[in-house]
Amino acid sequence: MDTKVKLIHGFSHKIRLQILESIMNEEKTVSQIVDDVEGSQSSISQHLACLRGCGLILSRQEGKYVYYRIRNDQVHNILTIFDDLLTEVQTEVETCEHYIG
Amino acid sequence: MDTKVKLIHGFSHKIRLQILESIMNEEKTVSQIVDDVEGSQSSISQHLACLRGCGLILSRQEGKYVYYRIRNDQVHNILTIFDDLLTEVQTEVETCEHYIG
DNA sequence: CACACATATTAGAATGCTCTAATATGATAG
DNA sequence: CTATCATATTAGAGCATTCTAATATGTGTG
Repeated sequence: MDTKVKLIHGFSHKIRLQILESIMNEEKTVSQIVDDVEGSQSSISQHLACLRGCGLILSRQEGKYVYYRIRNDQVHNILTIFDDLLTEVQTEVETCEHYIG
Repeated sequence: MDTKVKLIHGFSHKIRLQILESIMNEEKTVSQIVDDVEGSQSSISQHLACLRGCGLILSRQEGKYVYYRIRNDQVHNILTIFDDLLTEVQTEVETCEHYIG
């Protein structure tokens, strides 16, 4: 259960979701990702570390560049399923206060 | 994109995940959920409000009881898919620092 | 070697989330 | 209509996450 929460935590931030979408169809270097995604180099690097630590993405070094890619088809699928689900519950979600305290 | 983050936020807390699992196969009253899930009545009530606001669950009142249930099959499916994904990336996720700052 | 570029790391400030404790609301039974 | 049970709401303290700014590490090039 704790592990499951951690896994989902990987998806639950705007920048991390943007990173995942950015590399959904092709691996990219950090610089390319920084161009695609809002946020500073430092912040994005930290989010990449989180995603890698959570097992959602993989990296490989090639010269001075580091390439990141989606780990596998299941991660890819779940991103697609989020989109499907979103279509269905969009209205409800938009009115969510999102703050529960 | 903001809506998508909100949606996923609904899944990204231990108590909320426990609530979803608790009502995965049958609707339950708040009291039943409070028995199933760790946390105080107040806290669980707040998380139920979050899940409802995010469109993941639905409620209906019957007398002095309020019954909660999973919204639809897609929400049900995504919970199943999290389990599948978890099986595949368990080791990686367990070593995740989960704190990126 | 020294420099430039790509990426990662760190500390701590800023922000956001979740809990507790107390109270409120709404429903039914007596 | 009063008491009781079920659930919801609120404020604010406590805690966790994320950002910024600065610096470090590693790699290739002249």
